[in-house]
Amino acid sequence: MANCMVFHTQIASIMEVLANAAVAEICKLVDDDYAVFRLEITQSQKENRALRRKLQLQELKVARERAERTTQERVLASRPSSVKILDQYKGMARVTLSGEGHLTEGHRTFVKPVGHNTWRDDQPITDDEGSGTSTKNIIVIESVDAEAAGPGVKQERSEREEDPRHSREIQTGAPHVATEVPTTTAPAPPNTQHSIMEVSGTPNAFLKSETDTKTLTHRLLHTGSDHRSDPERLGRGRLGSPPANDSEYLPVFHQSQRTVNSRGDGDTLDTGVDDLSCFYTTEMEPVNIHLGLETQTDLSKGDWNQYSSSVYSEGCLDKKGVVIVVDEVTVKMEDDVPLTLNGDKTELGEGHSQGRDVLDYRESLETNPNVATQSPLHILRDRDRVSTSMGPSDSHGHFVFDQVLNSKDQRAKAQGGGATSGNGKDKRFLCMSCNKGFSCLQNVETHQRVHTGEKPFSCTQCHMRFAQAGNLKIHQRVHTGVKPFSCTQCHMRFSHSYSLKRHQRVHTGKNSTAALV
DNA sequence: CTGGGGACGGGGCCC
DNA sequence: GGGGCCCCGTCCCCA
Repeated sequence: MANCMVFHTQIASIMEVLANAAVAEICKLVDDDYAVFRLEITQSQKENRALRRKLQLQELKVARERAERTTQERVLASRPSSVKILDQYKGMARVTLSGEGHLTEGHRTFVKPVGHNTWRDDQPITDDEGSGTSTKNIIVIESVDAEAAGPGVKQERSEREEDPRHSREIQTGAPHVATEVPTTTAPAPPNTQHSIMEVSGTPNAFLKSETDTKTLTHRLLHTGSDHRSDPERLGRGRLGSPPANDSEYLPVFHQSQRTVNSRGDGDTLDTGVDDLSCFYTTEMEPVNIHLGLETQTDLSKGDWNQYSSSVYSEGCLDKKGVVIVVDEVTVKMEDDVPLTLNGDKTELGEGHSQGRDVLDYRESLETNPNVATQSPLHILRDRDRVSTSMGPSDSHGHFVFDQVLNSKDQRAKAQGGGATSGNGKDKRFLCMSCNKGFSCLQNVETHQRVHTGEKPFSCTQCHMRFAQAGNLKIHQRVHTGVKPFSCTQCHMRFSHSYSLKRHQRVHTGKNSTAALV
């Protein structure tokens, strides 16, 4: 019995010890967890504080931007409406004018309408793009000397004056890029220096005077036609008609085509983006406003990048029929980054990937719901196609042009021989401008760009434009540095195959095999 | 002599 | 098979 009592006592003490140990264990665990929990809470509180601070900073930032924007809008309120329209195209890396004009990168380049001389150059505005705090300059091109426009601005005026193509277009009577502001501004004095805006804001010097809306609309339609269908297609349409009687040649008239001259590029999205090439009217009369804003709406939805990254030539645009209304003053967007048709691709894909950029662009367009392939512009273009399908009498301006190009045409005749110079059986297609015969319709259509001055393929990296896609491709080696042709004897490299061939005469005096790398 | 643009012919692919 | 379209190769010319 006594043993039993002792046993029980021992058991009780053991139980107590165990209980104490368990409690201590539990307490320890709780303390540990509590410490961890406290730590986590502290960290969470720290994070909350950091986030709250961040939020406050963001709010401050937004408030500041809003204030700046308000200030900017106040400034804009004193500007002409066309300038405001331009300001909507924020996000464009570069703004150029129609034609070859490439304005300075790194600037927002806007065009000041005629008659608004109070808006001065380099007026800083806040750019809400990107960080939202950067400030860039507005370069206003005025009808003043080059110095006035600032060092960063390429002088469009002088370029136009010096650009033979431009003068060619003038001679052909083909509008460069039609812009019509038929309104209030009086025609610029013919002997003044023509700035961009003077051209823009006044009846074009090389356009017939157009004052009524009807004529203006026609002009607009004409523009669309040019963009959508290059002369090849137009010529094709005409060629669809039966050939002239008593002739084995198929006469191909070249109409008064103006150069699709707006992008200085591209690509392709091919930008398309090149590029793309999109055009905006800066000063719009009602018709233009409709189309222009429509375009802007599309592109403002974030499709600019798509365009700018895949369009590399307007020829592509033309083929797809995606044309944004062009007036003489156009706004172009380009990506600063190399576009789809870049050097790497050119180099690596030489002979394999060539030409795929156009497809890239097409695909990008096809996937772009905003690109309406059946836009009213197309209808108008079709109508315009009819209206421009005239005989040579419609293109009397080309006679002047042909005379200008006479030497070149003679050379061309010497090279390929005109239809009248033999082998006429194969060269069924006759150019009505120079009587040169071609065996392939495509060739004559391409050839007619010689007369029309159309250069639908524009380089995304520079202002160069080309009548043939292949030449553009070769040209882009200038930017990419790709020289796929190397000499086997001296390891010199060339970007042109013929350059290599010519070079190798130095070694051999005769022909030598070109080594493609 | 080289770099680079203009132009033409022709082959390949697709419809 | 033919036509349209795209692309490439080639040549010429000029700076």
